[in-house]
Amino acid sequence: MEKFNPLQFYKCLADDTRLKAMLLISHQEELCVCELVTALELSQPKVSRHLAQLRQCGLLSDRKQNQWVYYSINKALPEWAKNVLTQTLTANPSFYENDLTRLNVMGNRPERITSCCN
Amino acid sequence: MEKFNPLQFYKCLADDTRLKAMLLISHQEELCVCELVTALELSQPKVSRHLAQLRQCGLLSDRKQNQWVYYSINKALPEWAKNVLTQTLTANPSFYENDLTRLNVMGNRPERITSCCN
DNA sequence: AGTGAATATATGATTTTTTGCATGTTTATT
DNA sequence: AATAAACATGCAAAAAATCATATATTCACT
Repeated sequence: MEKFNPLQFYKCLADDTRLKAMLLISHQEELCVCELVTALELSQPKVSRHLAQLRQCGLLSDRKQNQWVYYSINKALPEWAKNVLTQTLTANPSFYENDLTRLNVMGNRPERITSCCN
Repeated sequence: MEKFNPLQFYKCLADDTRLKAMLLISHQEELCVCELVTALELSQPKVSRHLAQLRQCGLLSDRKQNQWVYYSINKALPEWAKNVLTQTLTANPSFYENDLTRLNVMGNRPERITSCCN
């Protein structure tokens, strides 16, 4: 990841899909694309594209397991940026509560098989 | 100010002019338009326009004194948003240092005549 | 090998945002 | 009352971001 710059960071958060995805992933540790598609009620290509952007900008990491790709907050994110996300998450539950509900109601969620040494 | 929503907040911060203006104003307590024009090296209409947007969205307040209009961080801003700004300000000094230098070097800055009961 | 699910990407169209320029308003100064 | 400085705004052009749709890739399973 090149130099992390605050403007790029905020541009990433300045879109409904991306902001909600970031908050949901923060809340849930990690989520795969199909879970986000369900939670956000959006098309798969749309979600995938925004996630790719968040990864390219260094906000998210991804890991592949079987047929799923799981996205999580990039651990290398600067502390200040992590704090910004945490503040936003805890102060605005109503912003993403509906998405969270759909996620919790979702059937057939892929099982995480976190190996001992992932 | 209607309901303050995080998406709108981040959209406001997702522009170079607006983000720098917010950080400079945070740093300096308050600044007038002509000071920001000098610091940012941008046209007056452009700066004025972005400041108006930040005020309309509830991020800034303005007060008029003589011929100058001073902008400052809106005191009614939610705590989490104030924290976001503070974190960004202290963690990214290099993002706005050049602008700050131009401001400090600027001659003929309007004098604040803060009355006892402003 | 063939099928289907999960994900990614390319492309062209559309929408949103930003900008430049001109002009208007207000206030101070001469 | 004329001029100048500081600021705001209307409008059209330009630039940027987003979107829907179609297609490609990868993996699991039969």
